[in-house]
Amino acid sequence: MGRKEKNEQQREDIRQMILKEAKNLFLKDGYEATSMRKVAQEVGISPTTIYLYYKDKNDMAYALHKEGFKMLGKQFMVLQSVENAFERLKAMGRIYLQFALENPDFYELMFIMKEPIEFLERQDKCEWEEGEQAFNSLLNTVADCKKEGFFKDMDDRIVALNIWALVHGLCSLKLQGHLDHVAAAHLGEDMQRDVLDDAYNGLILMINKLR
Amino acid sequence: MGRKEKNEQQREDIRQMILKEAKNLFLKDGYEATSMRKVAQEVGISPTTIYLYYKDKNDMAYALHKEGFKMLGKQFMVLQSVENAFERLKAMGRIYLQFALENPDFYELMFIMKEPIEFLERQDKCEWEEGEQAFNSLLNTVADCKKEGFFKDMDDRIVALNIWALVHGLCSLKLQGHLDHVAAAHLGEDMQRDVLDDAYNGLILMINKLR
DNA sequence: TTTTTTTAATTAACGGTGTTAATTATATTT
DNA sequence: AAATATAATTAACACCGTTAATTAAAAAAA
Repeated sequence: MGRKEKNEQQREDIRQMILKEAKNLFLKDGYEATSMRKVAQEVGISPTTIYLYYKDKNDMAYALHKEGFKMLGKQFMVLQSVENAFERLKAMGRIYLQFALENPDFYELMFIMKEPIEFLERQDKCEWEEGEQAFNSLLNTVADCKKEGFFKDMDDRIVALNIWALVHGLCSLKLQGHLDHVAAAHLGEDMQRDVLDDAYNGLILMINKLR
Repeated sequence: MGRKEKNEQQREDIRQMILKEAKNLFLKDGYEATSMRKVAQEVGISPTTIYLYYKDKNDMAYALHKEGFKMLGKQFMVLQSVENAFERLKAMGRIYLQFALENPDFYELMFIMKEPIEFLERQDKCEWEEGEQAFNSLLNTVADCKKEGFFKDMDDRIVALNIWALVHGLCSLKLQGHLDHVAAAHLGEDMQRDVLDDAYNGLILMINKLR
């Protein structure tokens, strides 16, 4: 009985070793440049051996995607100590933005690229645990804000969705380079130093008016 | 003198022919599956001949990207007949959303993928004409809305940026599949039929409260 | 302990990809 | 008609993800 479990553990260890090297390469060169062959070489195994532990590259992409959510979750931990709901909401957005800027490759894998979700759906797993959990945190915070007088007569879920979409939209446009191009054309020299921050502050201002 | 121009014209014709077949394949199979070799075969030329007319695949991606903006621009034409500024803003968002849903591959090339912008920047062209022009339309409409009492005490550019980010965020999350996953988990059966529409209507409602 | 069986890992190979260098065919100019 | 410039092609490089066939290692049975 202990035999089988030991084997399972060993198998999981190798899976983890592969993931570790994949993560290193991913952080250094990005997703596209992280090939199965390179990961294998880094681990010190044959390229095809990876396929004994990960179904395909999308499987690995999903593993990294989960890794990213672990990292973001850690950053979100500090929110537990923020009593005031609106302050918590604001901090949440700031942390999200900061995470995207500091870990652009992870952010892409978590919220932009199709590969990880494609893998999920090929496994017939409708649930997307990581995302649903994160959205739930936002949803709860929005609900708490409502008790403080914000978002009157509005559906929590719709509000949460729109806030997520807005902040994600800013991240997406920023990482893609669009934000900077438009800023260079339409905003003064003084502003484009940090359009993202200015935009987010504008959002906070707008929400404040929504009381 | 006319010789040179005739040659230029002929060259442009071939460029266009290549683009046409690339567009067909792109619409059918998406960007990744549209290889230089396949495009060449469709045109009836050698794969390497394409490189005499397009610097690389990113160059072709940018050409398709521009094609997409032409299409979106056509859709935006009807906005000229909308007198009321806020109605125009609302319609603009609806058209944008609809375009993204009906032309997901083009939308990705225009607003999500890095390749076209990477090409732009490699050519040392800071300006991103297509996007800047579209953003300008939005900016003007926001300014007009201001005259009608919306967005008081707010920077037009920041408001426009946030609106773009929100609508783009919705499109991005939808096309990536995230929206549906979260909707399935958090929204009732009745709602997920069209989360996108519900979210957009929510946005309009919010803006209405911002007067 | 030796043989058989199962499992793990490897090598070889397929069918692709974007792209560059060297070569041939086609116009253009002298 | 010969020399030159331009256009297009073939050959080749260095990769990629992935599958099938083969070998090495470990576990179970004799």
